[in-house]
Amino acid sequence: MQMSPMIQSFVMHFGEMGSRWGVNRTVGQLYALIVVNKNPLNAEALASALSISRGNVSMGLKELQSWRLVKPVHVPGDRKEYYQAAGDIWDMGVRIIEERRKREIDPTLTVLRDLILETSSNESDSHAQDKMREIHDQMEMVAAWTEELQKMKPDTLRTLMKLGSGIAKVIDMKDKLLPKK
Amino acid sequence: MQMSPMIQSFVMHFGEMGSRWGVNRTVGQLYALIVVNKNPLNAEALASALSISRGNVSMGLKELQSWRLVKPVHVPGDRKEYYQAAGDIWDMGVRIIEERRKREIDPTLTVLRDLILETSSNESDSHAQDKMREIHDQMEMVAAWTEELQKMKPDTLRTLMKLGSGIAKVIDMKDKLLPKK
DNA sequence: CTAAACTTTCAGTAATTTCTGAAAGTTCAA
DNA sequence: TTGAACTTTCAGAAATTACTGAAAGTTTAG
Repeated sequence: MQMSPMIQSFVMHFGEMGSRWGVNRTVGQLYALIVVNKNPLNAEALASALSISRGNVSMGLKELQSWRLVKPVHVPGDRKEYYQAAGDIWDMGVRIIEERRKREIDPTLTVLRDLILETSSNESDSHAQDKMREIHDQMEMVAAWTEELQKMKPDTLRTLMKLGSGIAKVIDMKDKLLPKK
Repeated sequence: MQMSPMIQSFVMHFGEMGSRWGVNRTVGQLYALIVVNKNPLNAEALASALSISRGNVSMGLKELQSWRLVKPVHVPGDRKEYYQAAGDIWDMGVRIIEERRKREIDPTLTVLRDLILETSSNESDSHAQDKMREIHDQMEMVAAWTEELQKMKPDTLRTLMKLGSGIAKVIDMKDKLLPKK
């Protein structure tokens, strides 16, 4: 399969950014191509469009599925698996945030919790524990918050985002109207 | 310099997580050690605590400074540079989000803007452009939102986070009280 | 059941990233 | 100025990560 110059630019850029986003180049390219393509694509077509090996495509698709960004679909009368984006662009954002939280924050929260529970035997360890607690609390607050945001209806969340820092006024207003705690 | 077992666990974990957070192991370890240590540390002490070369410390500190997470301080009567965390834990979070936006989102927004402006000559490119526009708009909304959040006072932001999805009710309330669009 | 059509796995290789340490650069006390 | 005390740079080596392609595994039509 042959990509148009426009699609190629897009795909190559996602490849370059991949490593910053926590996936390798191939995974970035695969996802870009799948998202932008009107029809689902099979592994064969992906390999030829990106000039990479069939095995590499298989590993990349596996990772994209672990991120829940891509899903296989069957085309009647064809034994090949075809792949398409799982959900719309909004879902893509939600899933990336969710998966990154799982990979980048949750393991650290576990470690910090354990270290904070240890009994420190000297001044320097107990100062370290104070910092760890601060980091833990902040990370946990952010983690909890992103979970909460994901529970909200997309419309509400969009309204909230569009409000931007204007939300400060709304919060103040609420405090004035419902001042009891 | 010798790290206590507790500090060592913390530092090693940050090293392992480093690559998921977009920095290398050394940078993660350096930052962990600096944050958790009561007093500023010099390059020599960092190298010996982490058993890494002096040159590697220099490069790591340079990167931490580019993230604005660490700053040099002078100790009177000593020619060495000492390093400490720039700001408190809250600032740390704010800066990481800000720098990651610059590195992970901004370059893509630029590319997408350009591709969307091109005139598409066929069905498939124009479908691709539709998707790119969706991605662009969503990324831009998130980017703008995080900028807005950073403008808010820490207290307001903390209140907002603690509210969690309860904010939905506050937004509804506002719509009822001020229904004129 | 069989075998063709497909997918996955994984050992070895290639590419990329990180690290070391020596040399070059900088700063400042005398 | 000078040179001792420090920092930075960077070429090459080491470590890590990604990729290929052949072999093994799986699925399904006949």
